[in-house]
Amino acid sequence: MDIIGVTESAVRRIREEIITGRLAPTTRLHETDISERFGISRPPLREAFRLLGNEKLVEFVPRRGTFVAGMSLEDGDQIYRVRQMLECTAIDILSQQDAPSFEPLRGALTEAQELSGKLSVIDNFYVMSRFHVRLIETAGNCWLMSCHQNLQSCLARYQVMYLNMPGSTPRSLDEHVTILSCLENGRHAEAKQHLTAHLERTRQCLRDAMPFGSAEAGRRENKRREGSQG
Amino acid sequence: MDIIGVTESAVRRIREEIITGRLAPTTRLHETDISERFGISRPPLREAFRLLGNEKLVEFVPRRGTFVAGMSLEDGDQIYRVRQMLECTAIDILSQQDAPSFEPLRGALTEAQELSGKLSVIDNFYVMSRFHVRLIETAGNCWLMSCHQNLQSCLARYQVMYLNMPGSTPRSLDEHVTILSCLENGRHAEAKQHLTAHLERTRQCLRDAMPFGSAEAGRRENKRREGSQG
DNA sequence: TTGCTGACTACTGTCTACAATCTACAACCG
DNA sequence: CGGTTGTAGATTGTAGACAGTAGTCAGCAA
Repeated sequence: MDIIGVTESAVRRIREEIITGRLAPTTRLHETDISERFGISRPPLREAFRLLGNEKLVEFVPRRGTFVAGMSLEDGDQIYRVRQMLECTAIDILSQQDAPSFEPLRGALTEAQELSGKLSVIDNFYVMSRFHVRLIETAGNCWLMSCHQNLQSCLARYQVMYLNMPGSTPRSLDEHVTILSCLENGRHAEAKQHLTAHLERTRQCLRDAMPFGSAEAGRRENKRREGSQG
Repeated sequence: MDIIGVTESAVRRIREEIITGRLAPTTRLHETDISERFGISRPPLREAFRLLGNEKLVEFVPRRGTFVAGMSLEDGDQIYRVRQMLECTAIDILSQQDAPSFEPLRGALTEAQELSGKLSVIDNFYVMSRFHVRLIETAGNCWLMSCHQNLQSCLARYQVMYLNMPGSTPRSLDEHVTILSCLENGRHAEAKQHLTAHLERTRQCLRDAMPFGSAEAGRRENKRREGSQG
């Protein structure tokens, strides 16, 4: 069981607030305000900011403050591009293994099926993305996992935004089933094709659904950042 | 110019000591000791540990302490595997762009040629790896950059270890030239082949040269970690 | 009216001190 | 003689306070 300190719970809390959108992009995170709101002191909060900075959920600007990272269409596209590459690499690695166990993958799908719609939006995202996470884990490369994990939090922001919109259709379970059966039968190239197509579809849904305001926010964010460099 | 605070300089200093091997794998980093040695207080040092934890140079274990991350043959292999995938993806992205500028890549090669052997081992590594870094940068995907950057510090440890050995031959410049000319002529598939071969050769050199002791250290590290979880 | 300069405010950066917890060693009991 | 438990030392976790800097607003001059 992980030891949960003040820093770690602050990380979780802020992460959740950013992913759910309660803390809007480019919002400034005042150390004093938040430490008071959370009832903690500033040093552990600063450690939390450093950790969240690694997840690219916030941007830590020395002597200026910490800001919620911006969002943009382009950013979302880039995440999906890298994600697709990471997961395809996982399949490549799997294809070279003797007899990888696909039990965790199958388990992820049944869990997703059972819990679908019964959880909060954010937990729903985590359950739904578990298939992809376990795919990476099965490859057994800790650096691949690290890269994938770094994407997860920011990906969650976009995904949760999509899931919050009316009429969003998260019925991609059968696509996952197809990918899994390809893997189990050793049809790795086909699995990669299905995976790529699945991610591309998801990305397109997300792109169509995304409000313009977020792209605008991202652009403002960039402007501010440029100003701080000069 | 970046503002350099106490935390940032602590990060640089510790990072350099780990990469050069002055701080051996699995060494425990006592907060009090190091803060006294550096003449700083513990809170910024803890922030530095969190940042170094993101780079996987140290392992921050709550209530136990911070340890220099272990090294192993397997770990080195995994880094190279992911690195190869990231850089090949960069080439894929480049191949879809209209007219990418290869000037930064060419510049990296001339710099490497000029400065080769005139720098410290660690700076030598950074100059030599600049070609690869700029390849990623040219693709223009900030998440790809982020993944690559996370690998860099740990890669540096292995690479510096290799460069420190007698008889190491860092004469891979011509291989880079070949890759670059393939890229400039639009022969992307060929560029990826050369890149993969180049990385594979480098990995093999490193693997042959690596002392057993480091793998052993990595194993001890894992044992300790398992013990702490139970 | 606009631009510049000064001071003030508020925030971040850092430090010192205290509390909580872990580890190691020793003593005691089986 | 070995194992277990308790205590002491050390080390990490957190809080609160102070110093330095950046941003802002107001006043004055052009």
